[in-house]
Order: sequence, then C-alpha cells, then structure tokens
Amino acid sequence: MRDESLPAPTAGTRERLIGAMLEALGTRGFHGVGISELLSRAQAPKGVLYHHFPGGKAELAVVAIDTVVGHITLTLENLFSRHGDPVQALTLWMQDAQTTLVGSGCQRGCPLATIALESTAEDTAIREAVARGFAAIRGTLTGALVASGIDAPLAGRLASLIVSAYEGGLIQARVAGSGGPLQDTATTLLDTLQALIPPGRS
Amino acid sequence: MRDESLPAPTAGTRERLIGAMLEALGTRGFHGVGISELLSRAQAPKGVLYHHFPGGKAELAVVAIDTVVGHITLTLENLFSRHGDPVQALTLWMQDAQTTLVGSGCQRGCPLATIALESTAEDTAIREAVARGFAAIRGTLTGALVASGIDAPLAGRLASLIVSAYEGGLIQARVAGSGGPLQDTATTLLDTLQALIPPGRS
DNA sequence: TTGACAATAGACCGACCGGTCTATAGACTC
DNA sequence: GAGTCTATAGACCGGTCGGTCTATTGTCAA
Repeated sequence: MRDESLPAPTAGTRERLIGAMLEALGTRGFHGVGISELLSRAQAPKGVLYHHFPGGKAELAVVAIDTVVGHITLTLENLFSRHGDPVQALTLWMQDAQTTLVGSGCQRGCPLATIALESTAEDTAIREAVARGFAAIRGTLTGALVASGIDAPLAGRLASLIVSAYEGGLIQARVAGSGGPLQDTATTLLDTLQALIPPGRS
Repeated sequence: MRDESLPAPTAGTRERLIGAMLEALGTRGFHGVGISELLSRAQAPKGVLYHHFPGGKAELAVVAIDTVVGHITLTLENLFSRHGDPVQALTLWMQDAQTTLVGSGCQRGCPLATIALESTAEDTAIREAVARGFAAIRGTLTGALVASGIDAPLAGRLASLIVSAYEGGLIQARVAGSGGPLQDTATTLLDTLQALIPPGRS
C-alpha cells in the first residue's frame, strides 16, 4: 500500500501540502507543527498555501481530514468486498495499521485522533470534519457487519468499539514504542468479534 | 467524586498549576495552551511557575501526568476492592467517565491521550511519563482480572483492550458532541468481558 | 504580441510564544 | 533586628507564530 501522506514530489503543490499536513497530524498534531515547517516539507513558498487554502492552516487541515477519511473508508470497503468474512477483513486492516506504525518507528499514528483531541468546540470546521470522518468510518463498518448477519443495533455498537480499539491501540503503542498494545488490543477484539458472527453466512 | 483537576483556590500554588495543566491537557492539549493562560487560570504570576518547575512547561506536564495517573489507578483499585465482580467495577468506571464527559459539555476528555498523541520521541520525559502511566493502568486492570480467575496472558491483552476502548470511546464522543460512541463502546466491551469471567468466583 | 488569470515566490508584520531576570514579600532561625 | 531561604511578582527578551501583501512567472486564448 502506497504511503498516501507523502506524495511523490511530482504531485501538485496542493496535494503536497495536504500530504505534509497529514504527516504532521499523524506525528505531532495540529498545534505542534508550524506553517513554515509544513511549507518546507511540501517544498512550497508561503504564498501558495493561502492561494490554495484561503482559510489558512485550519482549512488545509479540514481538507486533509476529508482526504484521509476518504482513503480509509475506501480501503475498508475494498477489504470487505474482497473478503466475505468481515473478521478476516478487519484482521488485515489491523495488521496493516500495525505494520505502518512499526515501520515508522512508532512515530506515525492516526491523523484523525490527534486533531480530534486538540480541537475545541470553537474550531467548528475542524470538529465537524473529524466528527463526519469518524461517523463515516463507523458507517462503513456497520454496513459490513450487518451484511454478515449481525443485527443493526449491535453492528452499530460494534463499529464504535472497533474504532475505539483501533485508535486506543495506536495511542498506547506509540507511547510504548512498541506494537504490543495495538497487537493485544486487536487480537482480543477480533477474537470476541469472531464469536459474534453467525456461522455459515460466508 | 471531586473534580481533582480544578483544585479549590485555597490549594497551594503548585497544586493549582498542576490542576490548570490537567484541565488544559484534557480540553486543548499541551501545545494548544500557552503559559500565560495556564498562569491566569491558576491565578499565579510567571516567576512562580519556574520556581516550582524549573524545567518549565514540560516539567509541569510530567508532574501533571504522574498525578493524574496516580488518581486513576487509585480510583480503579478502590472500585475493584469494593466490588468483587470486576465487570461491575469497570461498568462504574466507564459510567463515571461518561458522566464527567457529558457534564463538561463533551469538552474534557482524558489528559493522557492528548499529550500522548502530541508528543514525539524527542520529548523523552513526557513520553516516558505517559508510557509509564498507561502501563500502570494496564497493570492495575490486569491484576484485577487475574484475581477474578482469568489467566494472566489473556488478562494482559484484555487490559490493553479496555484502555483502548476507554480512550477511543472518549475521542469519538468528544468530537461527536455526544456520549453515544463512548456508551456504545463501553456496553459492547463490558458484555464481551462478562462472557469471559469464570463463573462462581465472585 | 498581448491580455488575463492562476500559480509561485518570499519579504514583511504584529502578536504571542516560552523562558530569563531582578525585585520584593513572607516566614522562620539565631 | 539581622540573616536566610522560599515563594511571589511581573518586566522584559529573542524567537517564532499565523497571516498579509506585493511582485513575478507560467500558461493559454485571442
């Protein structure tokens, strides 16, 4: 899987800026990174940021959030359509998260979680984007679980738990400097999930 | 339960500073709050911060993290010792988190998670404090689960999942502006946990 | 060639950042 | 009362922050 948050240097300036913001959100957070660092990472001068994103840093963040949510839901839908068993699909998803995290030296986590926690209710646009994003991911998960025979209310609650486990596992793993907590979280979650799937639906 | 992050104004200056930092970490994050805001919230002049915490903002954060971890593990141990059934104890814990979150208008989450995501590997002291904190909480949970008859390796993995669910649920609930996702996460987790406890140990 | 417009480029700005420094006030010892 | 040490108080500083502004360049149409 290509690393979508570090586009090839041939990508458009706008895309490089989005990539730099995603990289920053995944490693340091919105307030932890400055405009100048963003620009140098994207190899772009200052004027171009406000040309593409008149709303400045915050607008760039919103676009970055929408972009990454699109990637995540697309990835999930692909996994669910390729594997009839949703537990298998989720296993692969969690493994991918684990691989990405460890591959970055436990530096890069989920861009959504960080800005979610940094934002306040006053940062309306950012909050709405993150809320929309989590809801979309839960929706995708719920749909796949319902399709595999779990009744809708339970599927919705399980979707919340899956997202929680994913984000919480990443938090613990990052600060621990080891994939262990994420691994533990994922296997325990997937085991219990397996027990809930009605058999013989494939 | 008293709100330990907003000490009475009679508390010592040092304690007020710690409280202000915890409040900030739970709502805005380490980089999202400035020294001056911290000081005005703690009703303290600047010099006093560097008198009590020569290492500045970062040292204050480390002490704040250690403090809140102490509170959390103490609360958990009290719950576990008062209720033989660990699932019941955890239910109360999750309910308390839910109440606190909603009571703050979904503004205040867990101080640990935010600074965990904002910190990088270079922020050694902060990272170590957060890692220590999560490990301590997992340790407390593991101990209680083992005491109720779950074998140690599984108990350890469950502890990771419980912490993940707690943090992930808080993230989703905060940005959603509703306790729903946390509630969903908690009930689903606790249901599956209940099924794992060997019966008749009480 | 010229005009129009999007994109690039970076100098520049006021505000605020975290942090240092000196001065003072209070408490306790001798 | 003098001496000492902790705690309080806030002026002050250089650096960086996010953002604005004025060119300049590239591109395509007429």
